[in-house]
Amino acid sequence: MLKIATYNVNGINGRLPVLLRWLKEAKPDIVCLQELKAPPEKFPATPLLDLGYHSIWHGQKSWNGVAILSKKNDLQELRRALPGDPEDMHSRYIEAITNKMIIGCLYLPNGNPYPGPKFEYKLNWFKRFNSHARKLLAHDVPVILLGDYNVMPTELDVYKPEKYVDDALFRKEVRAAFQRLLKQGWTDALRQLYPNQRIYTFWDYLRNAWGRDAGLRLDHFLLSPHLAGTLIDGGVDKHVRGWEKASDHAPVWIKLDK
DNA sequence: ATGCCCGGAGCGTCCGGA
Repeated sequence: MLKIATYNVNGINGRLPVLLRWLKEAKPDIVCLQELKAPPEKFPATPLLDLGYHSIWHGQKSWNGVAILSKKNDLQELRRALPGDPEDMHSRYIEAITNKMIIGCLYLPNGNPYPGPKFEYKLNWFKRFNSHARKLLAHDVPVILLGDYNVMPTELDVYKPEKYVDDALFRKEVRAAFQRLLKQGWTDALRQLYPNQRIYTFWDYLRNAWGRDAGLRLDHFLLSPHLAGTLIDGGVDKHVRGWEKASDHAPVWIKLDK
């Protein structure tokens, strides 16, 4: 059994006590982190290694930043940027092999405000991501693309959909891009396990969103066809959002029969 | 329509986030 998780930490150094507490409790085998908000030299590799996690990371000062952690000391980095735009300096993607699977860890752009250049950047990034995903499927190996997609795929994934129709996380162009991705042959793991449930992975710091359970489902696991049949469990560690000094996202996990 | 809360940078008060 392999337990794989994704967690947008919103600042890895400010969040380190919470991250370590959750890792000790949840004991995932593989973890993808987003929004490190730290330059490469400030990534806390040592305390993570003390807990038994090897890591690779793609950091950047102040913003973005992604990392892959694995209990197994076999991380083989494949890339640390999405192909298709050499001008794109954001640290939003890192990809590696561990446990004989390709793990793609992503932090898709937020895209607000809509309309505007940030929204166009998001659509463009999504397009590049989808063509990379298609190439990964063609390799015919087990792949998981997981992380913060900054998309609520359907109305079930939003506490109040009508408020979000012109939001960059829910605009029809963005939902359409996510649907095109799924149509390549990927399985949305949490939705596969719970077809009709409201599932949230993010609660804004503003307006007492957590207290009102005004959540969004933004963090997703996309499984290649090889892995879809091995999915045995999954969930959101919602209680972590209620801890002191919590991120605005909660950790999400799946278990594979491997 | 706006502010509400956060982390980071850096030391006053922005910006970006979703």
